[in-house]
Amino acid sequence: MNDVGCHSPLVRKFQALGPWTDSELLALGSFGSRRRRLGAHQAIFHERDASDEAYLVQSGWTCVYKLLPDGGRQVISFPLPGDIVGISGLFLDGAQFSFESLTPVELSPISTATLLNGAMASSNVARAVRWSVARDSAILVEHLVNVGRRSALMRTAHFILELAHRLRLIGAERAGEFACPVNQYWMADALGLTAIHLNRVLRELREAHLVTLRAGHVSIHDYEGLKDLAVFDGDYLSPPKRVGWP
Amino acid sequence: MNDVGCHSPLVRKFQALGPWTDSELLALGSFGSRRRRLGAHQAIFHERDASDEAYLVQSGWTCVYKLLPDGGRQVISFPLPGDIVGISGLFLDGAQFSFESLTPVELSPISTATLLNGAMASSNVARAVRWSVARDSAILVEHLVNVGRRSALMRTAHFILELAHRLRLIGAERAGEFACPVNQYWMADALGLTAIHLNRVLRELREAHLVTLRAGHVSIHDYEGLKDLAVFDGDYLSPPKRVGWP
DNA sequence: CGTCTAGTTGACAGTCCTCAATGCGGGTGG
DNA sequence: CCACCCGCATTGAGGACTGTCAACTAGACG
Repeated sequence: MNDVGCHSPLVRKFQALGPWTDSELLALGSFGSRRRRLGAHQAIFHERDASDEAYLVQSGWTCVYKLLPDGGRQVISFPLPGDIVGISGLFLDGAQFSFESLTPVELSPISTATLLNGAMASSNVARAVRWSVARDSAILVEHLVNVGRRSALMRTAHFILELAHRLRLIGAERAGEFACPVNQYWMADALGLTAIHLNRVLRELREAHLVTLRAGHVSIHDYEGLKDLAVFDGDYLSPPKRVGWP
Repeated sequence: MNDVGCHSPLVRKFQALGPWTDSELLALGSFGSRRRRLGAHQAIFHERDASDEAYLVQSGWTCVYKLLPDGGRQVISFPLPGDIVGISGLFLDGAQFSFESLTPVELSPISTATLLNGAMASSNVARAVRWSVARDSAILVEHLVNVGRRSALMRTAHFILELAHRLRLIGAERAGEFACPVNQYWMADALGLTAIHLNRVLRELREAHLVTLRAGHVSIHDYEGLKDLAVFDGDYLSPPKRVGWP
């Protein structure tokens, strides 16, 4: 009857947190009731914009970043389908970062009221939202460790593995292969490198038969080797296994 | 009558979010009902520890960090009195980082139940907690930008200014002077630098008559100059000014 | 066919790291 | 009281990693 979630990346992401009742699926569905389509490289909001809405990514790749006065850019994250962007901005004076599409995307604006009502209506929904926020924070922490304390090579390997894991959870990765429309400029700005140096690092990874990134497509040739290089552990990305979690 | 908050850094931090009713102050006070004293450099929890409790710092300086297998260390944050550590760990499988005291500290463990009950009992408390979490996220984002895209000099300047602002909000900074018991090893690990290089950077800042850090005490000599150097804007640290915020 | 974006490569410079040594102050024990 | 130790700060010399500048290729597109 209720197939609200069949095509919803949010429901897919929260699947393991279930079981979900029909009414809860409906509540989750309400997060995606409104839709907006945008082309590639369109601004969604800018740093300092007062924001009354967060955005659920329904399809496509997006990018969260901050610009510096000297022209520098730091990419904070690449939100994927099922990810919600800008929740923290709801509770501050404005967004702390800019948000834009990298590919054509489909977005669902979520008002503060919708978010809070959904969480109040169902404790399962509230849990899922709390987990999502906590996971985003864990990703951010790992990103900081990556940029602060890993070499360019390890950093890049770690980044690719994190992408692979996140994409696997939404069914967009298979056997170490996935589409990745992020160009080397954006990727370099995520990793705190220059595009030129990233290019050399990617060559090194390719020549070591670990991973190839070409024409918007990533092929991981040696998952274990890459994992060893990056000292990657993807536990922080998966839904919690604990029973009776809050 | 009700002086629950008079000596509570949490209430002080949340002051501007008021007005607070007595019963709400009581609810906030419940976050600090239990107390634990610890000496300097004591572990509070470790990465991967299953955690049922977050910690409110009541007094003293603390440190959140991650260790890498090669011996490296990335400091994520220096939680100060009024800050709550480990909320995200409650909603994941375990803590993503280690937490320890830098000085003798006083901590209040907050159970998941206490936190959620407090938030359910009062929408003002819920707001305050949401703001606190959102602010921590904003600080983390700024930290990532700092490490990823700013030179060692700007990075250090920015870090010192952020500390100054945070300390000012809890009344621990006056006229550009504050105590800072963080040694150069810890600070370097926060900034993604080596202690040796940080030392040279600090000398440079001192010789430029911008700021001096000596014997656990920071003196900002030229606030504007430092701010210009770091391109610092501390808005993300202050309570939101919006009316009717959620 | 020209233009544009993205990717690639080379040469060189510079920031930051590594290794090594020294100074300095505060404890602790003889 | 003094010697010793230890954590922390400081400095020097050299090297490695990463950035800068510049040029060139390849493919997409009109």
